[in-house]
Amino acid sequence: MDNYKIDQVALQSGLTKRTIRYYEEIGILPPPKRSEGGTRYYNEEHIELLKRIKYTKDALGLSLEELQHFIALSNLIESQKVSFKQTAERREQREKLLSIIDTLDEELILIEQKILKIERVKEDLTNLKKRAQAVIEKINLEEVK
Amino acid sequence: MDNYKIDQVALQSGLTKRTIRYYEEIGILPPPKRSEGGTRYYNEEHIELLKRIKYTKDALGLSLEELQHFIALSNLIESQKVSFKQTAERREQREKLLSIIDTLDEELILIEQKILKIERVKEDLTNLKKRAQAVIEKINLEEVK
DNA sequence: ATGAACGTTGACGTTAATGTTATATTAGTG
DNA sequence: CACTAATATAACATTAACGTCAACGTTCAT
Repeated sequence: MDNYKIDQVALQSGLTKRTIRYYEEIGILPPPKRSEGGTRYYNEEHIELLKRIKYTKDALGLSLEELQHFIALSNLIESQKVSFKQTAERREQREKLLSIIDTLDEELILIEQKILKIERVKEDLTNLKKRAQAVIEKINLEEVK
Repeated sequence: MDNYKIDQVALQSGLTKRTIRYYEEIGILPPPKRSEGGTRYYNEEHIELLKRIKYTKDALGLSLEELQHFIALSNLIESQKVSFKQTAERREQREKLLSIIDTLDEELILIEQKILKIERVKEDLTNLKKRAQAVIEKINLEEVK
């Protein structure tokens, strides 16, 4: 029936209950339905979103505030999926989508840059390794003498 | 003469004076020489290290504590560069270097994983973009009708 | 030798992102 | 229905990584 209580959600998303409520509080997780008594009931989408939040945050090292932007985009697109009949609305909708794409492009660029940075760090470490190996070589040569 | 005061170092490294002292305090920046009166005098290496710290931290999104490991390695290697004459010491040194290389390998693996994660996020965004474009297509088709 | 500019320590402040604890309700089971 | 386990809210605590400010000492160019 797609009704998960917070403990289940915590288990499946890998976040703590505190964190899940906090994410709702700061507005990055949409408030789930509540029972009569106030117990939160989540659905699959909540869980998926939480996983994505965690994953993206971890991968990019973003603050939750920065994450908002990332997360908001997919919702925006979903909300634009409904089709309208009137020409004016179609224009407006297309404009909106184009600006979403612009934003996406900017974020893709940011990600590219991040990858480049990481690869540079990787190179640094690789060089360190080479240096260490060189020193070992030197030691081995001395050994033979 | 290679003697930089903290203001210079801040300028060149892009960190604040507070941050530089803080890094010394928590042990990720080696204490520089001091003047009679207590003023810190840094050298090129300090500056290079600070730049690396900043860069690596930014690229990998590590906490300063996690960074310690990363940063410590290059110093370790430098300190092993001196060559010793005695066989026993050579063995010991080689062991140390080999273990350093092991650590480096582990960190390289971590970096690889990080890159993979980021690429997955990138894919997600790319898919979002495709979806947005698909919606636009649909709108355009309706237009023609 | 002096004053402006810079440096030092120390302490308290701040912000994000939770952890923890207490107290009160609620949900589900025998 | 009674009980136990889970949930809710609220409030205070914590940690990292600095920022800021005060009070005081140091440098150095004039």
